[in-house]
Formats: sequence, C-alpha cells, structure tokens
Amino acid sequence: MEIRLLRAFVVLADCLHYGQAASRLCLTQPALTKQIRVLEDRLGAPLLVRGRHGAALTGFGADFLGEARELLGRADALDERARRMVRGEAGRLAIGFGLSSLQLAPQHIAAFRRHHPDVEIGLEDMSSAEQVERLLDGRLQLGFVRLPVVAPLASLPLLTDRLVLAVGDGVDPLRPPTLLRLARHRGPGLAGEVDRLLDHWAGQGYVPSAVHEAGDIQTLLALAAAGIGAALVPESAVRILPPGVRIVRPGTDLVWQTGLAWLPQAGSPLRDRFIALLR
Amino acid sequence: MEIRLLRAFVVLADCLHYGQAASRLCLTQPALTKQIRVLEDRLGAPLLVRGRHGAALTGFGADFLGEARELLGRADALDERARRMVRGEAGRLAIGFGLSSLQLAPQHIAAFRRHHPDVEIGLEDMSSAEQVERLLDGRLQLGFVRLPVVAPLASLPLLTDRLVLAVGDGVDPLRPPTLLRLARHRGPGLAGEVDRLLDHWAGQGYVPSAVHEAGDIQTLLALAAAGIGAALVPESAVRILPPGVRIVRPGTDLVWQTGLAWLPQAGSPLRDRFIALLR
DNA sequence: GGATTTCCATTCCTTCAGGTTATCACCAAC
DNA sequence: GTTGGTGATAACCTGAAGGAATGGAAATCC
Repeated sequence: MEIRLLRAFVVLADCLHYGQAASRLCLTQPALTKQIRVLEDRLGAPLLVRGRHGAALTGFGADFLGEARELLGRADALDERARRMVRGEAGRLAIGFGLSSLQLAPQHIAAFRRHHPDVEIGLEDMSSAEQVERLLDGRLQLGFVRLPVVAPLASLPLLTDRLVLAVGDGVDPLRPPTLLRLARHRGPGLAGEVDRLLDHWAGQGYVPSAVHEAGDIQTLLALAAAGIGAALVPESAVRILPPGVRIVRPGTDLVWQTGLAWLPQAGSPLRDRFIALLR
Repeated sequence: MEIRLLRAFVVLADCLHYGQAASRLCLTQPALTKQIRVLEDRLGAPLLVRGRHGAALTGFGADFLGEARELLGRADALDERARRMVRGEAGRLAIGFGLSSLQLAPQHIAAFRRHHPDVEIGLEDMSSAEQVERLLDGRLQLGFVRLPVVAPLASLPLLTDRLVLAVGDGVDPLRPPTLLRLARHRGPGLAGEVDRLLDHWAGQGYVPSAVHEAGDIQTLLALAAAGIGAALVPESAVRILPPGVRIVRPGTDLVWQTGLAWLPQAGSPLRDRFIALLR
C-alpha cells in the first residue's frame, strides 16, 4: 500500500476530476490516470467509474476512501510528530531518580511537563549506582543522582547537602568508636567525603576502630542511637532523627551533592531541553 | 513518509544487522544502506549508530521505531481490509427500510450480520419512495420496499400481504361511499391494486364518490371507524384494528408485496452476498 | 603481529517506474 | 457540424532504486 497512490486517490475522490486533481497533486493528468489504474490493479477492483463529465466513486471506492483517508491522516501525523521529535518537542524521555532526589526530581519533572506536554516521560525509581549503569548503556537518558559521577558522564549539581555526624548520648562525636556510613552502592559520591573525614581525624591523631556500612539512613541513625558510633548523614536527615540522637558538625566541611547526570555522547534534543530548563 | 522506507527501518531495527535485514527484505545490503540514509536525511536526524558489530538505535531511532511500527501495522491492515472489501467480506452496506418492512428487515439483517461480522451496516429509515430515489442515485445499496419497483431497479419479493377492506359499522363494504387509501408516495405498488379494485367495482356498476388518501395506516383505520368509507389496508393491519371496524375481503384478489430492491448496475460483491443470502 | 573475517559504506552501472508532451476518442452543448 | 471539455493512450525521457564489486575499519584468530 503506497502512500503516494492513496494520496492520489483521495485527492481525486475529492474533486472527481482528473485534470483538477492532477494539478492539485502537481502532476499532469496522464500521470494521475496511471496512478489510479495501478492502485485499482493492485486492489483488484475499480475505484471510480469514468464518466464524460468527471468521475464517480464506485461503492467499493467509497468504502475504500474512508480507510485511505484514515491511513493518510496517520501518515501525515507521523511526519509531523517526527519533525517534532527531531526538534525535541515530542518523544520519550527515560529519567531515573532515587530516594536522594525525592525532593528534587518531581518539581523539575513537573515543570518540564508543563513546557512539553507531548513528551512521554518514563520515570524509573532506582539507586544512584543503578542509574549510572543505565545511563552508560543508554537505557536511561537522564538521572537524578548523587554527585560526582564517573568519567563519561556529565552532570549538573542541583542540591548541596551538608554532611553531619549523628551520635547517640554518651558518644564523643570527635572520637567515635565507629564511623557509620551509607553503603557504597547507594551513593558513589560519598566515598570521597568519607576519606576526607578520616584524613581530617587522622590529622588529629585519631583513627576510628571500624567503619560500618548500612543500606539506608534510618538504619544508620538507629545504630547511632544505640551508641555504636557516629553516623555520617546528610543534614536534611534531621527530619527523621530518632530520640536520643544529636547532630554535630564534623571538624571539616563535608558536602554531598545531588544533581542531574547524563551521557553527553548519547545526544537527544529532548534531553538537552530538559537540561537547559534546569540551568 | 514512504511505507517502503519505514518497512526497511523496522526490519533493520529488528535484527540490527544490515546484511540480515536486507536479505529479509529481499534486497542487497547496499540498497538497504541507501534506504536508511534517505530516511535519515528526510527526517533530519540519525536513526542508528553503525558500530563494527551491527547497528544500534539512537534515542530518536527508538522513539521513531514505535511510531513507524504503528503506521506499518495500519497500512498492512488496510491491505488486508481492502482485499476483504473486494471479496465482499468487509465494507459498508447502506440499507433502507420502512414501516412496511418492520417485520421483515431486522431478521434478515441480523442473519447477514451473523455471517459477515466485519460489514458495517448503515440502516436508514425512510419511505419506499425515498428508498427508490436513493437506490437510483447510489446513496443506498439495498432497500426493503413495497413492490413493484420502477425500471432500472431489480427486486426480490419477500412477503406478500393480502389487501383487505376495513369498514366501520353501518358501512356497506361492497359499495362504500369513499375509498380510503394510503398516500401515493408511501407505496408505489399500491396504485395498480387500487386501480384493479376500482375496475372491479366499475364492472359491477359501482363507482365510489371519492378516493381519499392518508399518510399512514392508523389514520386510514380511524377514518374507516368514523364511517367515512372503506380503507384498503394490508391484512397484517388487523393487529392494530380499532373497535367497531371489521375486515372484509374485496371481491377480487388484491396483493401488496414487500421485497428487497437494488440497482443492478451499481454492483457490489457485498450487496450481492446479501441478496444471495435471502434467495 | 599479520591474516582473516565481519560488517557497513562507496562506487558504478543498469533498469524500469514514474513523469511529461502530444495526441486521440468520446460525448455534450451550442 | 463544430467546439470544448474530459479521460485514455502512445512515445519518450529522466532519475530513483537496486545489484555487483570493492573498499575500509574493527574484531578475531592463530
């Protein structure tokens, strides 16, 4: 089923006059005659009866006309949609986000959706490490992740969380027996700050006896409350502080940034618009 | 948007290998390469990135793939549907029916629909005269009408109604003052029978003083009940006989047939199937 | 590390589908 | 009869689409 033939037929059915239809199609009349004959041959039945004054649709022609119009409309819509996809006004954007970006992602995504209602946004909830993996293999175009991100990825910092120490009663925040930190896979950016803290302590002649990991911040705080040690947590965690735990600034400034990450070489105008909107 | 290019792209996106895709399309690899490049040029953006081991979709390519598949599916469906239209298994059938065929049309249409579920049937309620007009100009393919029908139309008798006289108390059914008949435009076949009745009466030396027309049978019967005269009605009208009216056979056999009518030269396999089913 | 394989791009050539011009055939209206 | 309008046909031309052969770069294999 060639679009060209359908278009010829639909225009001809509109004016029921080969000459006029041909000029509307920017063709000559014999060319149109041929196209219609080809279409009729392919279908195996006549679409029009040629009278002396113009042509008239056959019953089959009338039935077929509706279907042809339908398909043509969809073909044109696809053309238009493709153009908009190229310009970055339509398409699909797969965006990852995690617990760390719960305050961040929704508002930005909502803003983007307001500007680009035709863009289908696929939101996928996963850890920063998973997001990085999927950004690298292309399953994700954008991710709200803990910064920094590794080499081929680019990023835009959006939110800076100060890191603080949470300690239970009776624990010396400056020399805690154990340092409690979030598991490595939950936040790639944390490692550097942990090292900076340990270096800072080492400079003061102190080395904690152990570094423990936990999978989420609630667990870290619970361990701190039990007097196990000092938990290195983002300052925003004060909202979920259990009783008997207090917040202490470490001796050195430690930060944990959350931001948007992407793979620059996997360019997509849609993605670039999203980034531009956040800048 | 050429179907050919979309098909090439979709197949290529399926196997992500130019050689394999080309052979599936019954093409050589350079031809496919060219088609994809043409498509990319038209769209204005690359659909795939060519790696050393096969190709991979770009983000845009993946977005576009879904849309392309959609359109291709519809194009193929149109092909299939067109084939079935030609074979008379799909399409649209405009059928007229009137009050006179209320007992007739629904059951036949239901039977046809059972045999051909993909046929869209447009039912149009109108008088026999209107049906004839629309059959002649092609707006109707079939009509359940009073017979006989005029010259270029063909017909199939389906139901024979005996015509009887309905008279009120105190009216002589053999010499009624007035003959009450249905309006001419409501039943073309009635005129001949009316004439036969008048001839029959004339042969017996009787001529009614007037012939009155009414638009529907209820009115005719009401007039008869009022003693105006004798109403010539189909025998099936006994079901709606008002009190004080009795049925009398006229001295001669008068019939009124209902049947299916169509315009033979406006052939349509669908229509022919409908007719064949009733034969 | 060179030979081989794999896979896509390029080049060149052929073919034929699709277009144009010119003309014909037919009917209707004047 | 003539003229005008309409679609069909014929002859020809162009260029788009496909095929064969080749190129070239990465991966693979001894």
